[in-house]
Amino acid sequence: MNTGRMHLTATRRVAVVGPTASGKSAVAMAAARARPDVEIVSVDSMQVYCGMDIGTAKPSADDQRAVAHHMIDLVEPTQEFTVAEFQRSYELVTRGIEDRGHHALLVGGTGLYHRAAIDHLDLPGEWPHIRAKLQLEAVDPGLETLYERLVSVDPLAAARIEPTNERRLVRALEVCEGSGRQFSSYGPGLESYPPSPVVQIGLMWPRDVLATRVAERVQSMLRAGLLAEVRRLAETGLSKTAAQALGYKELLAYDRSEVTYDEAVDQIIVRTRQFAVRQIRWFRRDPRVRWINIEHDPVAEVCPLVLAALV
RNA sequence: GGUCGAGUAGCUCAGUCGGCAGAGCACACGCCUGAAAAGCGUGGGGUCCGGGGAUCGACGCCCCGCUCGACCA
Repeated sequence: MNTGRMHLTATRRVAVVGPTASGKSAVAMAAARARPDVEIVSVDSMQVYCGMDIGTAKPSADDQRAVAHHMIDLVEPTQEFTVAEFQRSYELVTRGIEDRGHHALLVGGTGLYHRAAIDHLDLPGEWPHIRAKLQLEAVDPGLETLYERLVSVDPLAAARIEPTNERRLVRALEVCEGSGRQFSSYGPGLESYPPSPVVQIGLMWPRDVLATRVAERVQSMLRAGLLAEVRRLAETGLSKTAAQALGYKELLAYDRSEVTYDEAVDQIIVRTRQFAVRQIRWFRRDPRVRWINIEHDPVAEVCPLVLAALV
C-alpha cells in the first residue's frame, strides 16, 4: 500500500519498563542519541498532560528537541484521558514511526498502557449514563445487590472481581449492560501473555536503594519548583484524572490547608514508593520482560542491551 | 531535689472488673481491560521499659529502679 508496509519487517519495537525513578528515561535518551533512527514513545498516563512537567519527570525541552518524543502533552490537564485514547494515539504514532523506517522505543511506567499497546487489548466501549446510574445504585441498593447482578449476568467476570471493588464492579456491569456482551468476553484477560515482537527490558533495583532514589527525586522535584507548578495548574483546575497524580494531589491538599507542608512531602514520598512497588508487581508478572539488576549506572548497564535489541 | 503524667507492633495510640494483646498507618504479598500515578483484597509482626512481690492467674495491683515530659522548688 505504501512504503510503511515495506519498513514493517525492518523496524523494531523495544520497551523499557520498570518502576518510577529507576532510570528508564535516561536509558532511552542515551539509546536514542546513539541511534538517529530511534523515536521515543512515552507510555505514561500523566505525561500526556500539558504543563504537568516537573512532577511527571517529563523529558526536558532540550531532550525533546534532540530526539523525537511522542505521547507527551496530548491534552490539557483540565481534560480527562483514558487507556483507550492512549491506545488509539499509540497506533497512529507507531505507524508513523514505521512509515519513516524508524524504530519505536517505548518508555514508561504505566503498566496497563503498555499492555494496551503491546497486546492490542480489545477495550470495551464506554456508556457514561449507564455508569452514572450504576454509581448511584452502588450507594443505594448497595454493592451486594450489584455484585449479585454481575454474578447472574457474567459469572466469570464476577469471579475475577472482589465484591467490595466498586470501581471494577460498576465498570463490568456498565459494559455488560451497554454492549449486551459479557465483560469477560473481551479478550483473554490480563493474565494471558501472548508472544510479542516487542522486546521488553525491565530495570530492577534493590528495594531499599529504589526507596532512596524515590525520596531524593521527590526532593529534587520540589527544589525545581513543583509547588509553583501545581499552583499554576490549580488556577484553571485539574481533571479528576490529572488531580490524582502523585505530588499534585498532595500539594493541592496542602494548599487547601488539609495537611502541613511537611506532611504533604512525607505523603508524596511514601505514596511514590508504594506506587513504585505496585509497578514492580505489575511488570514482574509478565514473563516476556527481561529483567536487568542495576548495580550502579542504569545507562551504562542497560543502554547497550537496548541498542542490541534494536538490531 | 519534690509532685504528677507517660512508657504496649517500625510509627501514632486503644486496651472495661486481673482471665492467652488490638486499631490506624507503615511493611510484605496478590488482583487489575475506557480514572491505572487510580482502585480492591490477603498477610506477617509484640521481652506490654527493667527487676522483685501478693495472686490459681498480671499489660493491669504493690514495691524498687530506668527513660521522657509537665509543673513546683
